[in-house]
Amino acid sequence: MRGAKQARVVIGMSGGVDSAVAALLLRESGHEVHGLFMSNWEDEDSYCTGAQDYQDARATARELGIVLHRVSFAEDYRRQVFAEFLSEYRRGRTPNPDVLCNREIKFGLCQRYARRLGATLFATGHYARLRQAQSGPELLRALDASKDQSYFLCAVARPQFAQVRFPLGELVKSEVRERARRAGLPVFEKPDSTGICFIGERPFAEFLARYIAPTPGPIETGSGRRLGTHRGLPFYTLGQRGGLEIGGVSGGSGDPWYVARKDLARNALVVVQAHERGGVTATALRTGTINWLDTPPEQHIAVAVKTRYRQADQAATVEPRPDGSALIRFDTPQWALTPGQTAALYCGERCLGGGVIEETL
RNA sequence: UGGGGUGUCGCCAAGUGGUAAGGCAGCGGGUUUUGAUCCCGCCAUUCGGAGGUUCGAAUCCUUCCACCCCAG
Repeated sequence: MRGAKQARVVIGMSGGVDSAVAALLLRESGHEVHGLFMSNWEDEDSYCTGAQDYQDARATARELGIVLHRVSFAEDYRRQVFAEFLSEYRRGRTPNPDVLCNREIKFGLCQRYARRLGATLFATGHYARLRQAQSGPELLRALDASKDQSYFLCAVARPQFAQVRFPLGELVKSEVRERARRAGLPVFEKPDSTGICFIGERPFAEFLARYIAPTPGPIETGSGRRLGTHRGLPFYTLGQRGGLEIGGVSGGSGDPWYVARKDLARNALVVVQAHERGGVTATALRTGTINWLDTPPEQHIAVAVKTRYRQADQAATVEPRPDGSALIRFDTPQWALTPGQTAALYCGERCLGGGVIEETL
């Protein structure tokens, strides 16, 4: 961060420990730090922690002696993220709204807003690293592999990373909390947040049901034996076990049942039992347009792929196609590759980009 | 209302005289900035009902009830 002494940096502050410590680190390194709190979801129910989070962000900013700005992109979030989220669900797919949110909101609108606040740098509390190379910014995994969030960032357009800082990229979570404690930050013990960012952790099916009408249909085995009734295909995801309410089946193996696929035409949910997991695996997939964080390769290259957040790397080959999409062939069969989820591509520590899974092959 | 069979937790299912396995589902918790997966914990004082035999029964006897099958 040479020569950044006087640079004004705006950091997105959520009211949690991570962004608080990120702000602290930026201040310590001599930047003029401004915090920016975003409230992109406005619900009045008890699951919405926005009000408390804002108070926490304010208390943190006060402790750090930095200015805290506040902005709402609720309208934009609804239009650019949530609408897509619902549309995907209605198609029976399983979207990842946070990947989209990072591209559209945090590293889109919010970053632009930061510039209007006079920032030359934009920062967040993500666990990831950036390296400025000749060809442009490179996104790297966080040093703390267990917290690495590069997966959620793989859809952000490469140029957006040019003036970005991730102060937590080199730290492990325990160090972050320790620094928060030592600095007397009020949120040092605040639990990690989970759930869709901005919308929060809440009973998911109930939440979805507010927007998607139930369309019950049969739950059946691959051979057509009916085992139960589902509440609507959108309410399930591939590989899912819980919530199927399928108990013991006469003649069955006694193993749990998993969602293998969705038969949209017949509105049937097809399930398999553990011993026949082959029914939920595939060895290749086709993506939508790949967001490259590297010079797009001319031909197929060997990569490691994550098809869900926190999933272990899977060896594969990526074959770019003329239309910008890609074909990914895995070295070994993959469990529950799910359309709508994002496939993030890696080469060692480096995230090469990613794309939405369109279909499995 | 003839013959045969079966009735054990929501479901599947062990247990044939010694004081109710296990699995699935469900619930609770852990992990987790996506619904998941995964991990941990909880989950039948009671064996269709009522009597009886026995030191002791889900297991033996009697009887009633329910369901299934075959005959009709």
